[in-house]
Amino acid sequence: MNCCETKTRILDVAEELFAEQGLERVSIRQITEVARVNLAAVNYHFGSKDDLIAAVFERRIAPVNQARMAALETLEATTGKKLPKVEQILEAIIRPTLIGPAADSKGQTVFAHLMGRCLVETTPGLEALLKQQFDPLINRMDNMLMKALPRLSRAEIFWRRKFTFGVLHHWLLTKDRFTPPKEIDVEGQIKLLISFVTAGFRAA
Amino acid sequence: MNCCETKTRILDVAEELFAEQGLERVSIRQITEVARVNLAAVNYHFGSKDDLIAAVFERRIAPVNQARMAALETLEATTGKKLPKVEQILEAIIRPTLIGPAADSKGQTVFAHLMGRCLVETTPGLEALLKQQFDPLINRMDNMLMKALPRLSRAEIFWRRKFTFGVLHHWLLTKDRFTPPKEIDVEGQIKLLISFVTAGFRAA
DNA sequence: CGTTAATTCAAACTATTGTTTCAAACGAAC
DNA sequence: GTTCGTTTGAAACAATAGTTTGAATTAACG
Repeated sequence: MNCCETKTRILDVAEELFAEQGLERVSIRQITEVARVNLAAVNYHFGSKDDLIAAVFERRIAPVNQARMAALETLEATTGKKLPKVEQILEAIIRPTLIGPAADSKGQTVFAHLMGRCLVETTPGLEALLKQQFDPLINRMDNMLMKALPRLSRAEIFWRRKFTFGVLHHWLLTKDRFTPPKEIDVEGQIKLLISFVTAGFRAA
Repeated sequence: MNCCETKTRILDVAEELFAEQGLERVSIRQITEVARVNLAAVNYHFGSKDDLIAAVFERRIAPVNQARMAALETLEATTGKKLPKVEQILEAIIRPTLIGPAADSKGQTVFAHLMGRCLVETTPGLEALLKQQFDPLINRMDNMLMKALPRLSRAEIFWRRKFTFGVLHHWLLTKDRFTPPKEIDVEGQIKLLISFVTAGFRAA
């Protein structure tokens, strides 16, 4: 079956175009032209444009969230009976954003822009995918954070975790625009980010 | 001139539709139908759809940023020679988001969604407008923050300020989705938000 | 009232959208 | 080599997009 090559080439081109131009601005014709496949290939292999969008997002988000979940598990395993620290939990969530499948800087940028877009340019199929991909993760994350910060109520944990994803996603989305006065490498930015949100969680 | 009524009705309808459906999904036909004006009215009064988009954003963003700038000025005036505190600076930026022209809850939601969208669904005219509207504000903000936190470098201020807008915009964009376990009113959410980012700025 | 400019209107224009169709080409199994 | 299911191909479909046009209407002013 030669289909796989066509499928992956469509996915590759689509995710790049979606990331840099937006979900709606990119037409199926544009995708198939760049990918050098036939116009009908998208509808043949994926069903519809909306299904293609969901497929593009799933291929990127699933491995990152799996890595996040794995990091939370190893954290729980290594700390044993002791409670994990807040910054360890947050690092387990934040760091997989830029390692693993998004190792190269291009993959980072692509994932970053896609994450940003899916919060705004939502489609029905995409909304369902996001819920399925994020619900188990944030449940586990909230439970661990409640143990680490027992004085905070569930609602307070909820909002601070939401703030945290806000920082992370906005950073992903705009780290290439609005250039900083002095260059700080990505690792330095991550350290700043983790210390920022950790302090936020520990705030009175 | 009866034109003003047509213009404002187009702006009102457009901003509502843009906020809830996205900039590209909303067609001129849809706007003019809901506004009960002629199809050609948009191109006649605004020039193009892109110009209409910029006009919609300017009408909302300009007063909020003016209120933010005014709040920073009164803060500098009242503190006199003493340095303003971090939380005061951040409150001056955050609180105008939901008072003033966006007093009613509907206006809040509209502004929130628009701010979120303009970070992702950018158009040429919109990008220029944002730069013009935000550059003076964040310059002044950064200068005040550097005085309040002299041990932080300019680059560190830059990133933490970026994190702060990330929290704010993500909160605006998703505060209605992903409902919390327990209801906290908007004022409480703002207090949480300010304490979160203040702690982030004070982090080691 | 009459004139002039501004605004509204219905209609058409050009371009592009996602999708479908059906024949042609391909690849593996027998 | 023939057959069968899969994949590709060129073309057309129906719908909608933003924009333009020119006549009709309205408002303002002398």
